[in-house]
Amino acid sequence: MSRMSREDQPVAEVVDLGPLASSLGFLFRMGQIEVFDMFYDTVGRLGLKPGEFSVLWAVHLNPGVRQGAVAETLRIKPAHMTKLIRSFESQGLIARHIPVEDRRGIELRLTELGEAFVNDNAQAFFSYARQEASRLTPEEAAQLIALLQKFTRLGGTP
Amino acid sequence: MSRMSREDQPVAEVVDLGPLASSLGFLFRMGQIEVFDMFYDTVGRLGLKPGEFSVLWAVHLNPGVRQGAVAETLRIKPAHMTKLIRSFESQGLIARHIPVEDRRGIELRLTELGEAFVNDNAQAFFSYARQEASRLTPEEAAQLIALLQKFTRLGGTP
DNA sequence: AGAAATTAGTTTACAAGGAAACAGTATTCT
DNA sequence: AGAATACTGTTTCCTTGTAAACTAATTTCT
Repeated sequence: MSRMSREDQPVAEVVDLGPLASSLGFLFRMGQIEVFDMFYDTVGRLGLKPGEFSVLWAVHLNPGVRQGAVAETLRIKPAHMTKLIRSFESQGLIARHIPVEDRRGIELRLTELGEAFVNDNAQAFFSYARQEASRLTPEEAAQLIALLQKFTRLGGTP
Repeated sequence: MSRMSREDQPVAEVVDLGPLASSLGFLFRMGQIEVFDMFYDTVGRLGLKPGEFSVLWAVHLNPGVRQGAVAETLRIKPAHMTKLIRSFESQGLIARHIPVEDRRGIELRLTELGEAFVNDNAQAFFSYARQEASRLTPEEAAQLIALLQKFTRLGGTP
């Protein structure tokens, strides 16, 4: 006797989670994993990683932005940001420029190659983003996004 | 001239994110970071980590559950689960038992110490979970949780 | 019964991300 | 001007989590 039939999904032994299944932190984690999986099933094949693309995208929209500002907005830790930017620089996607007025900061902009990369991939990246919500009705998806924006203080209520 | 006044928050250079700020994946990430920060500001001081506590909690609610089932439910990868369980075992919180009927699986249950730990900390863990949503009205929080449950296929629509 | 396939967990080897201490630059305050 | 303070990014070390190959136990198929 087996717990699954041949062509069904494994009838995973149900694990009761109690109130954990209503905890925001837990649900965020689950949601993120879910979206991540969907991302890799569709777009992620060719070296397009969500976090990395976000950085390129932010620099694309805000040429000359300082790297700390991007880090703060995307909530990437400075130590990690350094690695990301250095990597983009060595791939020729981002150019760093130290302004003379204040040589502490570093201004970022995309190289031509970087712009080309973003232009080539933005469509795919954001179309995946639109399909993310396919399990919800469009109204529900819009509502979810609005609530998340309010919770994270992004976009909705500036 | 400076971008901030002495006692204000840094008036962070605004970074435009365009449609990224409406992307579910991005918002999940932001939400999770946000909740994480709140967690550490309140509960997390004394060795209580969300992921680890979730595992103990799941075993608490489902004594004798197999470790793979917990991993699947909490979406923890098997390799990582092994480390977590071994660590709990060496801390005396979890006991592993190999049943004679099928010696591949491993049944988990909390030790007395483990039960005590969960009982001592569940209150704090879940009270933080309730406060997580303080930026939203109670109705909004309930709605957000319901939408997340639907999206992640947890709890709401079995 | 015995070979082939499946399931469960483990090991190893590595990538992603973070905390803390550090170095260089700029500002403030005598 | 010179000392103290603050800002920006970097380096080093560590934790968390993953992928892929592996071992052991069980089931299936002939």
